[in-house]
Amino acid sequence: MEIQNAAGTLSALAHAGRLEIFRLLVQAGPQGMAAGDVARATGILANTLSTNLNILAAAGLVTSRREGRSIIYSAGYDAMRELLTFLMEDCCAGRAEICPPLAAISRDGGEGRAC
Amino acid sequence: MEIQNAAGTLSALAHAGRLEIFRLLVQAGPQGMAAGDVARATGILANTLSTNLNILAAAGLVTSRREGRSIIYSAGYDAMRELLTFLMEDCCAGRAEICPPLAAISRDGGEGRAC
DNA sequence: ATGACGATTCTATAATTCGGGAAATATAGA
DNA sequence: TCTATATTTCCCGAATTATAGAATCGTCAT
Repeated sequence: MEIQNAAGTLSALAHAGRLEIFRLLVQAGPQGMAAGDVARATGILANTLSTNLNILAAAGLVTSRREGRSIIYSAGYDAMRELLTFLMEDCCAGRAEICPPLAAISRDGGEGRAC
Repeated sequence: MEIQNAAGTLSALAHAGRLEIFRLLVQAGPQGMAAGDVARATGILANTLSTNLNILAAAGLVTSRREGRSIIYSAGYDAMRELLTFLMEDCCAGRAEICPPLAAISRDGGEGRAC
């Protein structure tokens, strides 16, 4: 992954509204959620939501499919995995044993029970 | 971690220059690097670098200590771990078997078990 | 004390991003 | 077709962020 690409992906997530949307979709899982449901769940205005969903989609962080009148959005796990990998690449000069982030995540999944 | 906090941390990383700086420090490991060495390694202007190091420091992504005339910066692994944990919280609706992001990270991290 | 060096802060300008009103587009049902 | 619903696109003022020149601060050596 290129650094510009990674910065763009991070930029897409670096916004409280978009981060809320993204996490909602991550939690919704692969089946996704209709844009309108996201709007209702978050209280975000329809046009603002649409703009932000597009920004997330451009970064590959969400994907969409139409279902009747609704457009269903779901989290783009591949882009997420690439981003996390990029951030931790060559971490701690390749010595994983001194790498607190990876150790903590691997050990207990974090305080929120990530998995 | 609060969502505003996480968005702020992501925002600090969502900039090609700062991301380059951060990764350089991640790779340098806990011993860190002097600001001047970072400037030389990246070609970033001293004042711009200083501003961006301050932004990263405000997010907890780097820490600093003075050593003679130099100021040594190192990656803030705790903030990084918290951010990664937050991003993956409740990932994939609790179904680890469909959680590529964490599996990939755990694999690269060596002995950590997948999810 | 003076000069050199490493780094930061101040300041101004340029560029980007945000939010939401209004209008447009797409689909489904009557 | 007409109408209602779902979503997107266009636009623009306001707010934020980025960059770099100049000045300043802190430390070390002479």
